[in-house]
Amino acid sequence: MSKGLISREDDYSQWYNELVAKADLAEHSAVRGCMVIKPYGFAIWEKMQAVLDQMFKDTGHSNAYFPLFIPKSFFSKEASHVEGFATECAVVTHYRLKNDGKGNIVVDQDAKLEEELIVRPTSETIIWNTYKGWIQSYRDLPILVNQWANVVRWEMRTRLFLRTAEFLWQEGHTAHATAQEAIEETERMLEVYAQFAENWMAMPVVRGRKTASERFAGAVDTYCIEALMQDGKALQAGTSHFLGQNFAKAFDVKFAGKDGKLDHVWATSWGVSTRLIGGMIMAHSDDSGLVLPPKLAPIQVVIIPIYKTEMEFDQISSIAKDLVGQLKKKNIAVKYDDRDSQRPGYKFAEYEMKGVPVRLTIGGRDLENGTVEIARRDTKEKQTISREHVDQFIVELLDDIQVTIYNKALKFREQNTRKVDSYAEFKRVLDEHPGFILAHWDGTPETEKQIKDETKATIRCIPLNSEQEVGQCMVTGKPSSQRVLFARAY
RNA sequence: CGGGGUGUAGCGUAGCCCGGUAUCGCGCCACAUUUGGGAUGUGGAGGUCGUAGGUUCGAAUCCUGCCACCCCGACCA
Repeated sequence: MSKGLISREDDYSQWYNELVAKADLAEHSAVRGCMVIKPYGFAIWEKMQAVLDQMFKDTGHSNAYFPLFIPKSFFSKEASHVEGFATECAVVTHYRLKNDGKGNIVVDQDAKLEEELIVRPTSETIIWNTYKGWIQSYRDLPILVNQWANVVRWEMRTRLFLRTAEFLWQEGHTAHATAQEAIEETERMLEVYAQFAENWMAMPVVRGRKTASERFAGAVDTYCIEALMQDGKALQAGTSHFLGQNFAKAFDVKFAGKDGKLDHVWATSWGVSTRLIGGMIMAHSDDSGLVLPPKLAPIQVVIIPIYKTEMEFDQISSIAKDLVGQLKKKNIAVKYDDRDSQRPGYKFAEYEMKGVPVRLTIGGRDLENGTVEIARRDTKEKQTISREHVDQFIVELLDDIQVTIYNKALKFREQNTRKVDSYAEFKRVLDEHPGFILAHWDGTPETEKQIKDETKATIRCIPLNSEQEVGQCMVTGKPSSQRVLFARAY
């Protein structure tokens, strides 16, 4: 394996692919479109899961688990839902293999399933079929359930983490007595995602609503968070859907209100996936490798010894182990890399590639001076400090790195978000300055499609809480009351 | 799924046109010297040339199918 990475400027796609491989995050599997998430990559996902799971619990949700397989008939009940997912479903048709007598293992045609099973691309249908049995009265509501699961969407083109045929995610599915309550839930969970993206991933996001054509299949309204990657392309990082009564009607889920009247239940669903890892990679990393936000880094601090003699090594190790103890007490994930098989320079490069936020080096000079050298991954700055109070110094440094990379990403987004007022300018900016574009749109799917067909840019969202501004659609000249966010997207 | 490209040791490659079981670098193993930014020397291991067929005395090389990956399109929460 060659040592470095191709630069982002030379080939952004290749840079991403090399980084995923060399940082030991994931690799392609023997199965088309499916990835193997390696231990280091999975450790990032586990950190994300732990934080999100707590956030879901803090907002009143409980975890449950529903089946991988969905009967085809369930799937067909909600018309727009089936239409949206039909072209990318894996279907199980048989339940047995047999030996054909010539030494080949073949599908046993006698073992055909009475009803085919769909491998879930999302679980609304099986869940609403189940909720029907759970809900009779308003007293059974709300139901606030989340599940951590894998889903399968048979994608044509895949990229590690960003779009794979199978991926890991969580999907929340809630049931409510009123539309208002469900809408509040939809908005609450969008905000949970936004907070997670910004405070934990250090990735600024735009909160918004999808246009009708970008909406989740079966939703009344889809909210999303959109992030800007370093190549100027947008990434949808999370979605939260107000499903109205669509699934309740499709699965006949009614409840009796206080007044005794029957009504269909109101629903939401919301999810984020391992795609977040791809987003986090592209938001922060540089030509030396991964840059991880300290709050989600599997290893936050690595300690590397530099020594000439066995005796020196022993002295350094004793100090290093003491530091490990101190840092662990502060809940910092620290690793002492005492491998004798690699030289220090090799280790420096390796942990840079893996995005470890802080590197602490102890060598002979430090033994004499009572110091350690501290290097931060995000800026590559190095400084030598006294060994006393190293723990507190590192606590503050990790916080500072978290803030610094967020601010850097935010500045990047601000510098690459442009207001545009004519279609000609829109096309020019799109090519010359890839990024977010705020422009007026007449609100019709026809115009949206025309823009997409002609420029490959899509409306990422209609931003929430953005200023109302009278304007004219850049394509048709029809009136518009606010700018919407355009970009080319992943 | 359409167009183009690639597939040779863990990784990157030469050889392919003009058929005779394979080159080089990195990595790996052993030993020695080394260790403050990807060490050096010596010795060594590692290959059904993506895969399945075909042509041939003989296939990495020629032909066909299939698989995977990359780029571009189509598709896509």
